Amino acid sequence: MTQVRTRFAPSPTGMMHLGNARAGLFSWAYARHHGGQFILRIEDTDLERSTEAAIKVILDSMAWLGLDYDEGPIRQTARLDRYRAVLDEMLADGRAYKCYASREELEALREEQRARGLKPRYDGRWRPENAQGKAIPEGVKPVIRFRNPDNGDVSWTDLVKGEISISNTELDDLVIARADFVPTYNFAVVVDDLDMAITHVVRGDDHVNNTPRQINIYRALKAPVPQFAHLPTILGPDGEKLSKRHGAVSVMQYPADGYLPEALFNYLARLGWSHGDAEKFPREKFLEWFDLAQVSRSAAQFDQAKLAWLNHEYIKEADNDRLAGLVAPLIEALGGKLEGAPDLARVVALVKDRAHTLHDIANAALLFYANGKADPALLAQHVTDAVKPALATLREKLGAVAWEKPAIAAAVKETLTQHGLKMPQLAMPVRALVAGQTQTPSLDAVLELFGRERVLSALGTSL
RNA sequence: GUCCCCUUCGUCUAGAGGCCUAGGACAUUACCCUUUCACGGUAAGUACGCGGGUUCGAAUCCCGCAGGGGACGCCA
Repeated sequence: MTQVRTRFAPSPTGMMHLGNARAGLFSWAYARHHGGQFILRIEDTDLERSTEAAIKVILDSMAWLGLDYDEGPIRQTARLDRYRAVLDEMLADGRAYKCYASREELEALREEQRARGLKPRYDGRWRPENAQGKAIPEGVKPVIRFRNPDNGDVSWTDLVKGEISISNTELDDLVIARADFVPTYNFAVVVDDLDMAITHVVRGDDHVNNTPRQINIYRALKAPVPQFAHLPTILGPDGEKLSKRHGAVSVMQYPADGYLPEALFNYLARLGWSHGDAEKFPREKFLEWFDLAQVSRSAAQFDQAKLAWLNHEYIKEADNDRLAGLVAPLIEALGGKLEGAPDLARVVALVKDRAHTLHDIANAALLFYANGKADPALLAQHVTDAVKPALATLREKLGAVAWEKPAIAAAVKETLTQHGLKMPQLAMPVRALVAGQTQTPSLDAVLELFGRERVLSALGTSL
């Protein structure tokens, strides 16, 4: 069997959302699983709507998710000469022809067909045999249409959906080049996939209906038809299709929201694909297991909560220095000051188990980097006259003890016994005094990280 | 409207005729742990869209219906 070659071919006309990313991920994974090649192609033939900014977002998103490509990015606009050459060949022998019907004329035709309950289709009025002797209208720049076969069926075995068959009578002569000679999607995609020797076209299932038209073009070009795999749609959290105004979020929003790339990668991989009961798996396992046959055939709804759970799982096992680097700017954005404060990697190690996003880590870590001044009401509530003697005892013990968690814990315990108190009775006021809040990780760990100097001085203010 | 595709717990899914009184995960609820908030642990509830077949036996095969999605552009 020849080398597997797949591609991801987004159009830079909007944002790169999860649906696009998932299509890229599966296409990439299929190539990698088979030791093949993966090509990135930018479908920018829609000159009106394509933007450089959108191309950058595509490249950034792929880099963040770790989807590497062997060739590209190849822009369709760089290949216009090639499309024109193919167009000329097809025009020369009647596989394609010029159509002078105006947009208004076509719109009227569609209206009329719809009114009669028919599927709107071009009626072939400028096919060579129908155009005999017909006057070419003044000032109309023609489009080029593909001469679709009139009879028979087009069928293929979709690697995800199975057998699909459509009658040629359902199809019409589609426009393959606009009046300005720029090819349309259905034509450019065929020429490209052909020239780039794509063996497996893995894409969203909104293209299922385009596939028979494309197969007809492959045949007209006497070219081998690749295998097709149509991935089910990803729906938003509300079950609606992802779209700009309906909850579609750019892939690059996820790093901004504090998600790790391995978490989104894993989530996307598992959405609409499964390998037995496997839920959490590294990319190596995914590449080893991935197969189109396990892709589900129905649309899948995005679930924020499950992504958050995976992110939590990956945060727990992530390297502390790496997390510290990611979280540092977030803490500063919250007004925290990193200089002269406890080492961030150690703080991260203490708080990351409870975090679902990097922002959760930043918020939990902030107490070590804020000014630590407690609300007077909070102090009044916890630092009562009844506990002050105990606080004094604790301060004295902590002044003498080795500054390590076990010794600090022992000092706390002794103080408790000595004053006949329960843990919360002492821990709460200490937290309020030292950290400025009563919700913190375990007391001994917090005190250790704050350092003796800060702890003694904070306890001193209460006496 | 016409054509194409899809349909298992709230969500993602396992399931390819008997292993299914339908399994896992997230979420939910309860309990446990506990030094607050969490984390963690244990447990529970919840699903084969509907109707007909085929078969000794159907979530699994066939037909119909309903619902959902997609396409019908000089967008991709």
